[in-house]
Amino acid sequence: MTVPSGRRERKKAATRQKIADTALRLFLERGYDAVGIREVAAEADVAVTTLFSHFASKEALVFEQDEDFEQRLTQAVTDRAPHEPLIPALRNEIQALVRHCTADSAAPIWRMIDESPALRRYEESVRLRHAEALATAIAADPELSRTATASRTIARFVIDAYSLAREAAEPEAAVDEIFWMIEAAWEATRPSRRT
Amino acid sequence: MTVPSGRRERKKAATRQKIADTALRLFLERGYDAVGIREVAAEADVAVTTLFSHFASKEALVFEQDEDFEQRLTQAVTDRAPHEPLIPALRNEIQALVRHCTADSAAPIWRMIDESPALRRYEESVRLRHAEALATAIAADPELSRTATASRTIARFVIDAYSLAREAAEPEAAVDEIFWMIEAAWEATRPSRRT
DNA sequence: GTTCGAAAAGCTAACTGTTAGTGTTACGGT
DNA sequence: ACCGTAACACTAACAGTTAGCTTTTCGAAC
Repeated sequence: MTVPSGRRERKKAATRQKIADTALRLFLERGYDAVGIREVAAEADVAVTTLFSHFASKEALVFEQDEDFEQRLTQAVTDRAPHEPLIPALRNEIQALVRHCTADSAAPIWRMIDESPALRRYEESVRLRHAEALATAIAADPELSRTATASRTIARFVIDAYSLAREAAEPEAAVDEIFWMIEAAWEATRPSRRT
Repeated sequence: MTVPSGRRERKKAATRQKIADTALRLFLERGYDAVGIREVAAEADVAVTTLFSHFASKEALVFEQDEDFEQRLTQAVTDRAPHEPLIPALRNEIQALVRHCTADSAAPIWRMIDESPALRRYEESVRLRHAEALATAIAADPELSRTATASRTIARFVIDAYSLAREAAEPEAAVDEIFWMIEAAWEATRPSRRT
């Protein structure tokens, strides 16, 4: 393999970034639905087929960095200090992500997403992927020996918390309120429950 | 208005049903992706535009009766006997729905759905709608005075239960396990919590 | 029974996201 | 210097969806 590092990768990354930047700019200027793929490609000075070799769909142009999101979540589980409880760690991470998404600078993007059914639906499917990745991380932690169903369930609940809090009137308070519920649900799955 | 009851409504319903039946038959025979809209319309002997005046999208053809689902859920909340607790009522309803979906007769349909990313994503968005309807029903019940966030959260959790259980190895046991968690989360939102 | 408004269905022709097929260029490793 | 291949380009098409407009079919008021 010899690590293909070099000009090639840089150029590829630059092309990808240029496409994403151009797309986001056009979408924000004139609306997601009002801008076609052919137009984005022309403005970014690439062929339509090139655009689709970097992004699987038009919606994916908007959620360009969703993999960072996923990684931060799973790392919140795997990078915990020994014996550090799971739920508070996830709460802190979700709190940070919610703050990031509800910041003023991100407002136009989320308004655009909320206004387009296609983008909303795409985001839902992205969330499901994240929930599955999180479930895998939780199930893999030997300190927390829970059933597969319990792991998947808590992962869903945590992703729900993110989604619900983002739409709430007071996002940060909503995170706390929902995590209070999640904490209770998690405690109910303790394997050493007796009587 | 004088209630436009009569032949007109019957014919419209018949056309809709014929389209849905034809579509489902073709999809099951040859695969969802392998059958085009124009083909469904031709086989049902209607124009493509007529098809789209009855169904908003190709995917909607498969989830023809999702409104029944939504109604059963909200009725499980609104039609409870006085003082009947919420969560067990919802658990029974979800249990029934899961049994219905995992029955052998429904297996081919769900296999088709699982195999098509487009259908999976569409189902996710349908679930979100159901969760919102359920949240509204819960928030409207004067016996359960919870915050808007708590209502929405529990509604999401309940829909998650349905979705997770359907995919689990033992669906009915999974419903019970997840509802044990939901019960705990719900108890944590009691408004009269003291100390 | 005739007539009239409106709902339902139809047809044509497009537009838009997406992909297959096929070259062409520019790197990276040898 | 050479070769393999990854990145990009071009054309043309397919599939879902919609706009615009005409025709048919009821329902009801006259």
